[in-house]
Amino acid sequence: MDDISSILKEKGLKVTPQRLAIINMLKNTKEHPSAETIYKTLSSDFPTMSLATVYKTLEMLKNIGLVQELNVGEGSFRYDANVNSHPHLICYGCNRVDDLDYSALDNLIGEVSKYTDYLLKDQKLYFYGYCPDCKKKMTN
Amino acid sequence: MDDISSILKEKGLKVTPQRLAIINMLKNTKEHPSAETIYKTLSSDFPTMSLATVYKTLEMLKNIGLVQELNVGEGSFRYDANVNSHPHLICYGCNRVDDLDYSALDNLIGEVSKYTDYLLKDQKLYFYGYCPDCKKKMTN
DNA sequence: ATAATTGCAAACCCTTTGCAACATC
DNA sequence: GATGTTGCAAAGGGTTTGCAATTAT
Repeated sequence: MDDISSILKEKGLKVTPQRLAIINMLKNTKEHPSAETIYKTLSSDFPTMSLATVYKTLEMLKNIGLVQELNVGEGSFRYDANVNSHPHLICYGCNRVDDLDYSALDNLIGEVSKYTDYLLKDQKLYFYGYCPDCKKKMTN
Repeated sequence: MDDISSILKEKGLKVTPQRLAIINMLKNTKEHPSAETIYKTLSSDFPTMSLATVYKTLEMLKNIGLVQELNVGEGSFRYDANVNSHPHLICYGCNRVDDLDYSALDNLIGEVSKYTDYLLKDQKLYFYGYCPDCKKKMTN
């Protein structure tokens, strides 16, 4: 029994093939997929799975802290199995979303707390521009 | 003729009472209202104005750079007449959105660019937690 | 056997669009 | 008078919900 199965069982949640597939897909990608993308990607293995199941599963994964939701400014959310606070890069050209490896920004809350009376709990940092591929295309 | 009227005319856009009301409301609030909130607030002065007009006006204001759109993770967007990149504080308790005055974060792009091959153009920084009011309520 | 989950369809909410009437220039 | 804008209603897109059938425990 792997990690995920035990976590689900501990919480009294059932371990279904659909759930495992969704979690595993998120753990094995760096693409920060939307619900739609997850749905389409898994359709070949789970032809009868519905989008509603994807949404319900993502909601559950959020609630138990296994997934975080990103609002990059599109119409839809994106999902990340890396639940640590880490900054994201978003490409205006192709809508790609990448992680930014720059740990100095991973925990600004302490610093920012000096400048506000809010009790801070979380942060989301988004940097927008053009990814290396789209940058190249622009100079052509 | 004030600033806004001249800007609109320069761009070949018509100056209507609805547009002026929306822009002025945004300029005179720190509340980062949603389209719905703008619509409801202005309903007393413009009883026949439709939500569609609010959305069309906000779209136009975005396009000419007079307003920025915030995606704080709710179902709807919020709007800010301060178009400078500045960090925002969002309250989990009451969904309030405040500006964070901490100019050290206003321009992280230069620093962040050292750690990525993206050509960066913009940033959006969101800090989540509990506002002073909601903080008080929690300790009761 | 019990209780949770799936999958379908319908509902929901926010936002956008088409178009005739209207206001601005 | 020409053109852009408004306001209405309908459509659109993403997400959520209700519920009977199914599956995990």
